[in-house]
Amino acid sequence: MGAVKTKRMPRAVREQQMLDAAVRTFGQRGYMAASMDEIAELAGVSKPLVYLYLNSKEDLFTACIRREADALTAAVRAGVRRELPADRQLWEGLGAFFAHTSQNPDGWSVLHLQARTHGEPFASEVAAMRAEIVAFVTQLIVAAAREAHRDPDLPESEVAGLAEALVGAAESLADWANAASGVTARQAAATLMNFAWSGLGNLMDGKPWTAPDAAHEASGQTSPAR
Amino acid sequence: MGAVKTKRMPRAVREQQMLDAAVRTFGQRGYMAASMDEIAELAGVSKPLVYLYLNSKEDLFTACIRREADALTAAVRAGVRRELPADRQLWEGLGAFFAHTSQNPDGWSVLHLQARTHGEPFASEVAAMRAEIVAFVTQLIVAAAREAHRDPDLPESEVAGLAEALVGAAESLADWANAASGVTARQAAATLMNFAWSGLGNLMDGKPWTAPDAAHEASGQTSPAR
Amino acid sequence: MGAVKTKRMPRAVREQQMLDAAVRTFGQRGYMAASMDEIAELAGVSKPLVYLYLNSKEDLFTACIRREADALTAAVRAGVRRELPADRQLWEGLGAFFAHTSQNPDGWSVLHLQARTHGEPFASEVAAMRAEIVAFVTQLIVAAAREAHRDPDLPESEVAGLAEALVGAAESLADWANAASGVTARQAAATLMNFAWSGLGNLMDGKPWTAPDAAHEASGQTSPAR
Amino acid sequence: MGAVKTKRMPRAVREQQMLDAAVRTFGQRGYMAASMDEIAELAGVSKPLVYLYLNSKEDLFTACIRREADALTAAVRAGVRRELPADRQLWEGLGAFFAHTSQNPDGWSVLHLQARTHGEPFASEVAAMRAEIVAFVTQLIVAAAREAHRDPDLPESEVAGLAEALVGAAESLADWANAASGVTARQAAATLMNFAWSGLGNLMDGKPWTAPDAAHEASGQTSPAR
DNA sequence: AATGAATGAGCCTTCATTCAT
DNA sequence: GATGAATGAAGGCTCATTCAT
Repeated sequence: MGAVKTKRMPRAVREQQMLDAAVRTFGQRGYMAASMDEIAELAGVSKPLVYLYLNSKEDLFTACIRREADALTAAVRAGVRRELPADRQLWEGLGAFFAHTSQNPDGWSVLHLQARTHGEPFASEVAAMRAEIVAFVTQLIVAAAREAHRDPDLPESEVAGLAEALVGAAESLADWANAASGVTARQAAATLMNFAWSGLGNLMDGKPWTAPDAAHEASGQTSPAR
Repeated sequence: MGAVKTKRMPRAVREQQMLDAAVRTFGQRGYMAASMDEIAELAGVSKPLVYLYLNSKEDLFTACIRREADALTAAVRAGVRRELPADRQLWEGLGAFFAHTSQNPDGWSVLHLQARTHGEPFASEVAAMRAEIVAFVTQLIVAAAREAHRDPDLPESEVAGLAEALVGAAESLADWANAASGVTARQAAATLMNFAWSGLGNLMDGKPWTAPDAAHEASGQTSPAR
Repeated sequence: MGAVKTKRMPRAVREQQMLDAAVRTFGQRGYMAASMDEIAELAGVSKPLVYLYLNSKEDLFTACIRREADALTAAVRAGVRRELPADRQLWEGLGAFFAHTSQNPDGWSVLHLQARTHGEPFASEVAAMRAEIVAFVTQLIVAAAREAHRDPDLPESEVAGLAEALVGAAESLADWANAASGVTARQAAATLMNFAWSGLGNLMDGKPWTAPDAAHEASGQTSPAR
Repeated sequence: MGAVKTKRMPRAVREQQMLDAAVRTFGQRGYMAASMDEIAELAGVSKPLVYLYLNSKEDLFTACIRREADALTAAVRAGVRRELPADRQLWEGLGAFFAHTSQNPDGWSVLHLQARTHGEPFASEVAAMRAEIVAFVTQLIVAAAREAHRDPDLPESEVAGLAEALVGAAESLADWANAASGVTARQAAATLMNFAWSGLGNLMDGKPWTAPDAAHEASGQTSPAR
């Protein structure tokens, strides 16, 4: 069970085997429930060797996060052709994202669930990657607006929220696609593009939504608080 | 620190104190890292009493999830006036949602992070609540389309994806608002309504997005896979 | 479940209910595995009342031992007609013994297993009862020998061992009869009487056993040691 | 106190040390009262090592039972010369039995008291060993009858009861000899052989016991019941 | 390069027992 | 006469981590 027990491998190879085992174990059992024993066995090595190479459980988990974060951003980057217009870039990026998360569910679980759930120093590790992605999306949104000949001076704060919402929706759809088998990466990407590009407005053309004037709705005691 | 150590309370009261302490501890430390010792101390009681009333760590956590899930759905329900049009209902619901999550960050952490991360039986507990919310949103979307005199026969599957994306965006914005202090519940709700209602299209009117024809884009090896 | 919860009983009655519950619980779960909680519930009272009346788990168990020991010796005594010859008295005593143990398996378990297994002060409590029974049997053996016109000056030590063996056999057969349903008290008594009265010798008339002369068997390295 | 704390022993050795400590502790404190802490300390190791090698308290106890049961049956087997007549074999077997139990009182306590008192899966473990011994005794009885030229077709059920009684008497005498110091294994064996071979009848030759006819003794209400 | 042997520390859980009413 | 509320103490078990080879 686990990797075949071949002896005397060069360090780099062994380390990857360990990280493979660790990502799989962390992804499936969770960070705390995963035991170093299980990881070592799955990697086909003894526990002291894991410590020799990766130092501690915390360091091992951090290494997993970094490797998976790099793999994910690399996959997205590789999936995007920069010479295309912004909307096409977004489409391709989402496709690459969903493809990667669905092919690598343990890694996705490590990044999206485990790392965020178990506090520092893991949370900020993955937050860095997420910030990178949000920045990329933000830039695409700005570029798209410019390409549409709109005023490029969109309020930063506004765009930040939109990018955040878009990325959050993508994360959620990744889980959804992974859980509900039958939804492909392509479908998930299309769903999100439709949502992102025209919103629900495409369901009711010409009826844009406008925030109610706070002054006029004071009658209801249940209007959005704070 | 912790609740004032008042002795001899009726059971119902003590139980709530324990749940308060548990939600706080689970929310901050995480399910596994939280120790029953810490929870008991924070509740101002001895550990055996926690076990006498709540049975086990698992049962205690489940009780937390149920209480917080009920509180969240109740808050949203109470924030929505059913007699209003669908878009207004959504606006109010989002406002109530963001208000509740920002006022109750530990409960939100329990529901959104901890319960989902630590497998059964917790995951399905919170999945039930989420399904309820997704259903509510789905129904609002359908109602909105009908109110806009559009064909109400929207493909189920399409709407399901949209609702999923919308809820995912909301969850993500809740975290964002909680983290980046300075964003109010109202602002978060407005950002999401804008995004949901008109998408990014409002940034570039008249240029709706359309999925590229797969046959024509075969040149790039990195187009959305699968 | 357990005794019907009738309130305000006189103390003596309540105590017996508690002892009933305790004997049953101790007999079935064992002394250590039995919890005061379970006993109190089975007795239909609250735990503090058990402590009020019986003081501690140790005292409660001791009370059980005493009650069951008295019941057992009383049953044997009541079963024996002193005016009969010794062999008939033994026969009746064994019958009464097996009848009692089979009708009262929890009590028998308390006496024969639990009390002996859990050290002082319980072991000596039940040892006292056992000594009484051994003494009774010893006296019967001596009487039987006298009635048979044999020299009544049997060596004490010899008779003591025989009585011990007889009582041990009886205890063992009581367990055997309780376990292997199908063996009645009467059958068990008959089996033991046969064994005790004529030994296995009745299977091979006229071939009494005689201890080998130690001097002559020195050749074997495995003769009874010490 | 306890084994000298020698470090870095091969597993097999350490395991035996642990079993030694466990038998001693279980035998003296009882299964439930014995703590893994105490056993580990007596064995001169840390608790986790006990768990690493023996898995759980239950497994540890089972291992003790098996080891002691094997040791006891091996001792008896080794003490018996099969080429001798049945009565001599019984004599030697009893001698070996009493010798072993007196030299190994903790093991005997584990087998005779602790294992039987604490339910499954322990009870059946020791029941298997006891059944083996009973079978051996049964076969000796049958052989003895055959050697005495008696009809070898003794009723099975009759012999079963006799063997049970004999083994029970032996068990009881083992306790007796262990408690009343001054009785040697040899003396205990002789006492039991006398009892078993000629019964009490040797005290009163020519007066065999016969079961009273049930029909004729109806006068007493206390005759052997059931 | 690699591992068998070993442990300090901590966690979940339970129990006998008592206080205040 | 009777009980709901509460706890100190301990026990089984597991884990991340290290030493000596």
